[in-house]
Amino acid sequence: MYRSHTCGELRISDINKEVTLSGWVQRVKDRGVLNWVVIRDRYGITQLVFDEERTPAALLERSKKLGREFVIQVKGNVIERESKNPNMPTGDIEILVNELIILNQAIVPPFTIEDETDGGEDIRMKYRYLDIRRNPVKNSLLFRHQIAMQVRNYLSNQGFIEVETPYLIKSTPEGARDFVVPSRMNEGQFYALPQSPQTFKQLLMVGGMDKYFQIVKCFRDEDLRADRQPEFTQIDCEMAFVEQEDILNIFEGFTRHLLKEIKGVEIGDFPRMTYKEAMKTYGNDKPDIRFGMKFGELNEVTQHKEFNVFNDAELVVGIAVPGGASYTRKEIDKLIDWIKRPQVGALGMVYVKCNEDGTYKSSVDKFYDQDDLAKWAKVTGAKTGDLICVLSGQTNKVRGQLSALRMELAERLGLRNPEEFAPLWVVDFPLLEWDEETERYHAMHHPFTSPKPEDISLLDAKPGDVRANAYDLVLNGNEIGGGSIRIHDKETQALMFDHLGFTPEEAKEQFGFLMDAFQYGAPPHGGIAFGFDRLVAILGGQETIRDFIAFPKNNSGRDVMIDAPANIDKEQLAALNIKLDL
RNA sequence: GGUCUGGUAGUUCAGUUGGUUAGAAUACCUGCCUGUCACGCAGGGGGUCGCGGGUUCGAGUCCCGUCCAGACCGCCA
Repeated sequence: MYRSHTCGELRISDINKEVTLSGWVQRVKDRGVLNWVVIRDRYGITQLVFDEERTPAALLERSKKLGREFVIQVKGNVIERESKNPNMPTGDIEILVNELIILNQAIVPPFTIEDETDGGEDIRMKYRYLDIRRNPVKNSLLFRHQIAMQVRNYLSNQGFIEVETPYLIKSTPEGARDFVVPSRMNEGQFYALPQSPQTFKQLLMVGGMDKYFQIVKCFRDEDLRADRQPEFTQIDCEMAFVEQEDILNIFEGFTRHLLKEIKGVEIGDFPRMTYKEAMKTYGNDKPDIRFGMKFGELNEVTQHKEFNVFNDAELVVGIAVPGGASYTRKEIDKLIDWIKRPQVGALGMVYVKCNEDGTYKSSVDKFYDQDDLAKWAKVTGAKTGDLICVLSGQTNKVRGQLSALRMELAERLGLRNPEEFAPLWVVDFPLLEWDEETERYHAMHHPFTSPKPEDISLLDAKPGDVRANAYDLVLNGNEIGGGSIRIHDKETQALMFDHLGFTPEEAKEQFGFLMDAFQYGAPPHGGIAFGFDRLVAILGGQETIRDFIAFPKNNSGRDVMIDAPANIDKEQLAALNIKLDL
């Protein structure tokens, strides 16, 4: 028997018990005539004691030779400490050891296995198995597990069943780039890893599995971010015989349940906002509504003066920064530099200080008088002491730039409280989106999303104005879920493919299986998918998802621990009949 | 594909205008210490300054290239 107890459970009430513990050496505190060794496992730490009076000399000497991260097993008696440590759960007791077995030695780890480690991101990823021994990472994985259990329990209780769908599927040109897998048995042909189980869950609906979910890996071969991995996990859900309203209600309940069970916060009805409104008010389709700084469009109140920058602009829009009037000229200049960086790309910024004495001081006083600036303040909701920041230019660009500024300022002002949760449904997304590069329309969500019936007539004349039965769930400025009511008849699906530039032959070749299925009695259906990693990170109050993933990839999509991806040998390539052209 | 930041001891970092033998903390090793728990004290070892080239009497420091890491833009239906 390796252990009778864990390293986290012994208390004062266990005194005099003979116990066996196994774990890793956290620390050796050699004091000469006595030696303390702290032993750690997943459940906590316990102090072992060896001393000259009570421990055989040979055992004491052996205990001093232990090194960090040795795996040991000890047998001994639980005794009350002479000096207790109130900061640790097992701090009242220690183990007077009478038997010590070294199960495995360890070389000195490259960083300290402590909550506040001395190791940087790079080295921790290379030795992730050591990193996982640290409380912050370990606790993040436990947290993820708890949420996964809540998800499964809740959905199962609601009548959903988890069905696995294949990972080796077919590549399609729509959407993200696919990871592809060569098939040895089918020479020259490739599988693709799924970007999502989308078509399979729709086929499950045709199969009558009217409430499906799956916690499932998805794969996208695109560049990464702090909150984006090439393989990531979705909570994928689909239901038959539902309308958009049903989905929103059910998954609002689901999200509310998670917030209550995991974070202990109770949230009422989630607000809803149309895509159009979100873009107009926040410049963004995933607005963080924990704070204000709403956009005020200033075209009307800035026209007909001599300031041509504004006169010629498609959009003039501003936000009121709380307390910003106290910014110095230097601070404002730095802010202007910030928005002029290529990542944001604004050409400049006009600002108005709303002074405490009720006057306004702006960077365009030459063109606008106090009455004009008072109107700006009214439109942007600026109060005395605020700073109005105004950008102008082409509508889509300016909205993006001001949105970036809004988020940056909120971050600096500490308005993005990770313990506050503000969910929001964004609805009525456009069905199609113009792509400059390929000069055609793309499905904004995916090609199986149904258009709003009342907008179908616009498909030919104004395709960009057609709204979809599509919705996103936004939490604190992050898209945590998105879905739609799907197309469930062959004709509409064919119409959609046609507008996406597919010939009937291409549509048949790539998605014929789905259109065939629709002919055999497909029920109306729809669903939603949540980004599980991101959801866990946000509930955990973190920006980066990596610490909630046991073995994440780095910025370049590499696993630095196993050093993947890697070359494969000639024999493997030959078996696949693949020649590299490098 | 692009922008920015970084790469110096096992690790995290400092290193001034280009100038003597490249430092600190921590980790590691040795010794001392009877109540430590971030123990303490004394001592010790440890460096291809990412790599390649250039400028210079002289480069960790300046220039060019390159590799690696991170954040962001494009991209991510």
